[in-house]
Amino acid sequence: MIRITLPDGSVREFEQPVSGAALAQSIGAGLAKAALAIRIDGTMRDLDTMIDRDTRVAIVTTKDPDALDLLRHDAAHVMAEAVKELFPETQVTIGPSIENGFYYDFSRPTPFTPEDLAVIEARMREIVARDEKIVVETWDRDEAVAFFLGLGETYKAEIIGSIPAGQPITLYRQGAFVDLCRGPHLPSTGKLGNAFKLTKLAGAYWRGDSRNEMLQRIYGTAWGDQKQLDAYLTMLEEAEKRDHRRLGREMGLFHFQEEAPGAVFWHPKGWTLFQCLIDYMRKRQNAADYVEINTPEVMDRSMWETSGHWQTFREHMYTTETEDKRVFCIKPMNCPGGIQVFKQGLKSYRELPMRMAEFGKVHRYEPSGALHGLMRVRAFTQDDAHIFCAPEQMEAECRIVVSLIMDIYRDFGFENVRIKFSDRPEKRIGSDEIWDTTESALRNAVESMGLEYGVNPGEGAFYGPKLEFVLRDAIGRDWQCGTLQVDLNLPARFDVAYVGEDGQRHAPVMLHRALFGSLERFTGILIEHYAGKFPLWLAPLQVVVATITQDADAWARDVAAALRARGIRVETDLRNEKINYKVREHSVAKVPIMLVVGKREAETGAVAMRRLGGKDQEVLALRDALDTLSSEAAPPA
RNA sequence: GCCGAAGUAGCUCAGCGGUAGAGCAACUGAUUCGUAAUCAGUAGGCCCCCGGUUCAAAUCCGGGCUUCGGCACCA
Repeated sequence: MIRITLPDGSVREFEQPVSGAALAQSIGAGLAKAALAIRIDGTMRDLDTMIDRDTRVAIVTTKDPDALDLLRHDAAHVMAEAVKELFPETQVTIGPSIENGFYYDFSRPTPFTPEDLAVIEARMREIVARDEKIVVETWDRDEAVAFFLGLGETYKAEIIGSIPAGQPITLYRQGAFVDLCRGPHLPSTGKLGNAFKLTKLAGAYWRGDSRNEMLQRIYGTAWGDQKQLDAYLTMLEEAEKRDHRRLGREMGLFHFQEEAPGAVFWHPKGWTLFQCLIDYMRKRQNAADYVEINTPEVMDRSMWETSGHWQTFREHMYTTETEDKRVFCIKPMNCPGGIQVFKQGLKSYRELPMRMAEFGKVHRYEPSGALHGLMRVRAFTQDDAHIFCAPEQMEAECRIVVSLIMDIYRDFGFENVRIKFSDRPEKRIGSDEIWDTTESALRNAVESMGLEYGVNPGEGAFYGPKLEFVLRDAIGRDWQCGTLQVDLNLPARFDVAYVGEDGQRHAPVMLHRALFGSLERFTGILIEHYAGKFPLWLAPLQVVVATITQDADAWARDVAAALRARGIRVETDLRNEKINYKVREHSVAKVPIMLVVGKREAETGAVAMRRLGGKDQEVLALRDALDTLSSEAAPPA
């Protein structure tokens, strides 16, 4: 007797082992038709999996949140089948489901062309129409290797070799196509439906290693129905309109040009925004008991040899040789400079923790393919700081930094910041004991605050473990913004010390932290986050005073002057244009506040205030408008 | 850096061997108007750069630069 507990708590009993499909059938014909897979004790399995013990089982249908994952994984297989039919010389490698879609990596002598995509997609729809049964088979390891080698599928054979011993080797067969896969899969290709689309071609290294062959990757998106697919595609189009590169141009914030790849030309409006962020951060840091310093942009190569940057990042550093043959480096990091300031004069434990901030502009020769608008540039400004503290202070200091970051992000409306913890990388400096200490301090800090975090093994900085605070751009790409690193290595290499209570010299712990991270990147994130419609305190141009007729020109100038005296960024629009035209133009330019003045306002000392996106306006006395606007335009405290 | 694609007016794009085009923006003139596009006119181009093929190249070929989509990288 097998007792199967369903999600609603009801129990079904069977005399013999029963397949998921039969279980669904026993519950109802409609459910059997909608069934895609089953979940046994929380794990997704094929629908025809035999259930041979007492357990809890859920039938997975298209309504299930995991159904899309299943669907997308199948879409990858159907795509691989289509490719093998059309281009038999192609080898298949791996093809997982991913967020919003799927991809499959293929190995072939010549790349796919954009035209191939349409052909492959058409063949995929044929395969869906064929409704091929998808059947799982468990194979002997050696036979499976021989089978794939026989097909010329060397990558598949290699993958089998890397599957841990003891794990079953499962092959999924659909029509004439057989793929090595751990599953689970839909019962047949017809269940995939037609709500999918191939989206882009790309190169991708085998096993993600740039020393390996470059494979041809095809990306696609797949959904439960056409409506979802359309909604997704529309969402992508909308997201494109928020792209900071596009808005940066349209709003006249900044530009790039060929002579300075990866370096920003900030225009007046963009620079205003940039400076607003620095002003805000400076205020927050001062309140958090930081001091601010500034250190040289160019320092002798020896400085970077001591820090270890030269050995690790030499090819990504800008260098310059002077007439006397000295090699200087344009700083890629601020830390060595900060350390020199700390080292001036003997420090006492009483002065710790010492929090030294620096808005430092750094240059890094990033790989050309990495450049991406403001998000990844070769010259950028960090809101950097180095906190020198005693070992017993480091955990508490970490917590203070983390809570400052989260608090500051909240001011910009980022509530769900993803945190990643990265531990020791292969290429690193310092002893394992030091890494043990710094890793556990950082980890304890974030855990004791009850924050969720993910782990990136081996992704730490070469001198210490780090926390990354990740924000997402308009089209779903993740960018590291804030970071906190714990470092016992650089203080040792630079021979940094303070005098402890015991009168002896001790090495301080150094925390490297940046909250925005790169001001350039954070600005890019904000442009996309707000879709260019900045809150009043950040808007480069806060108010436009627009006239209806020339009779109001003098009053408009007075209004603008009064606003300017209150520190509001204001312009007048006295052009001989209809008010409709002006309203539209400044709305498109995303100016948050428009003060419209005509004869009536001029005579009564009033303004008609119109907010961006608003339908109506509010007529109020100038002094009331001044009070309202200056309080609204104040940065968050 | 690697794979693929693209660079034509300020922007979006058409033209793909034979005198460089459109829409929007800009500029000029008229209109003085009450909350998202007034009308008319004018001007605007090393067709990314360097070579080659050709009677003739924006167009074909080669090299380079930059950008875009991924991969790799990200102190």
